[in-house]
Amino acid sequence: MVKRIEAAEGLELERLDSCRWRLPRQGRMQVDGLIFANDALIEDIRDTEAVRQVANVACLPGVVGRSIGMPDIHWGFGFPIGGVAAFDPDQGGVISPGGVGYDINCGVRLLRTPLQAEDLGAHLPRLMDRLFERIPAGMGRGYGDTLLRNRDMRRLLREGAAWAVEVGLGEPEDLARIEDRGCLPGADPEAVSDRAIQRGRDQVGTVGSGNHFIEIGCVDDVYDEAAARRLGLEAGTLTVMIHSGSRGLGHQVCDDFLVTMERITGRNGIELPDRQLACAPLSCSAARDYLGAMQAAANFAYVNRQAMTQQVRRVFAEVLGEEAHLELVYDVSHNIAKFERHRVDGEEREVCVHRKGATRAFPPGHPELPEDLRGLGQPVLLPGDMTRYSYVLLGTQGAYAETFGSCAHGAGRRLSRRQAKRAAEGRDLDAELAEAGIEVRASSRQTVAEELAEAYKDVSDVVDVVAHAGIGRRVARLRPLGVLKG
DNA sequence: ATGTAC
Repeated sequence: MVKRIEAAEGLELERLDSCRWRLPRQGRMQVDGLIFANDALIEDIRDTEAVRQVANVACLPGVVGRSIGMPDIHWGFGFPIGGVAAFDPDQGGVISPGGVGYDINCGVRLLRTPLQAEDLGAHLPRLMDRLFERIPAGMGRGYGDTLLRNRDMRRLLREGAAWAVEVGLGEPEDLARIEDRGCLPGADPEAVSDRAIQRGRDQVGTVGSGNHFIEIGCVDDVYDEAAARRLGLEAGTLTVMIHSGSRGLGHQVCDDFLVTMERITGRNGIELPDRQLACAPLSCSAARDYLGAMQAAANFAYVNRQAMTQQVRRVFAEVLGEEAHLELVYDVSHNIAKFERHRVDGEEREVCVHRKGATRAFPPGHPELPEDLRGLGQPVLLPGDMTRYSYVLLGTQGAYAETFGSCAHGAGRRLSRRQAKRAAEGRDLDAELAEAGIEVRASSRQTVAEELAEAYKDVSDVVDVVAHAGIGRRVARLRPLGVLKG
């Protein structure tokens, strides 16, 4: 007997197995929805706008396969955060800025040190102080008067991380460990507005606010010894995770193109269940312009994470000595649209995959992977909340077959920011975090309140689901020691 | 996520 449960108004979810729920095609939906969740997580998801958004995305022109929700899915602008959807250019498929998100190429990178966590000893507070001094964090924060020249901005937008390495903001070996080698080649700086460029000029190498962070941690548990060794992540290894995106520049690109796309949507007579799904057929010039600008903003985000990496390296060298050298394990994008080849309805096709709050998770052997990791599969990084865990996984054949080569991207919000702030009222958050053994540096109490552990689902539950569903393979768990927030 | 509305 098929188990059905009530979802958001007018929608029902049908249980497929212990970690999959089908949202059957109805109304203007052109394909089914598919949500990955276990019995506990689906209770947090089922009656939310996120389910409605999975259905809405399934209504867009040229959508193929299924509209997918990861176990960390929650409400977002137009498309859900934790959503994946692919569009076929030959079937009127579209690109939608809301399917990428305001923070274009928000993503995470993981660095490893040759040190063990115990080597850090009493240095952690000083390390955190230096990082906090050196790296601007918080809403609107940048390097102030230190502005890149417009000419450098245009090169950076076109060339991505390779530019960063050329100007001393990285090491040549870093490039192979960044998704796309840190550069989306179609980037078109001319499609990025002057205003967006101005907003980014002093923000290269900055954390931002919200869920962005720099975290010192260590490998707390290993599930696959061989894979962990290949990634340099043996138990006790001291690590650094950097989570940030394209800051004001990407935000402005999204704003600019939402205006354009709303006009295009009207002109093409595309009927949308939600205005926030504004989009344009992939064949039209506005879509090409958005893709060029989005790719440029993505390159900005890769450079941003790369520049912070170099700052972290300087601080580690100053505090712990030159031997504390940081190597890049991998850098993944969480918010991006890309053309990729996938098997759809029994046929290989080039489709535009939108991942919004989802990680690419290519399987072993995929030609896009760096040679030395190709046999392993793509590293997938899942940061959790500030006080619990983060995970390192690997992409799988299952993900390639079922989710356009995608996996979850984190814990996923459980409380809205407003609810989280309310929950934090009257509490001594610094004392609580100190009690939890986390050395926190933050520019705003409000950010810390919004980011409390209880505002998030338990990332371990998310990882259980993706591992059980076969769309990710567990390698290691990390534990936070120190966190720098906006 | 975001100079949370030029």
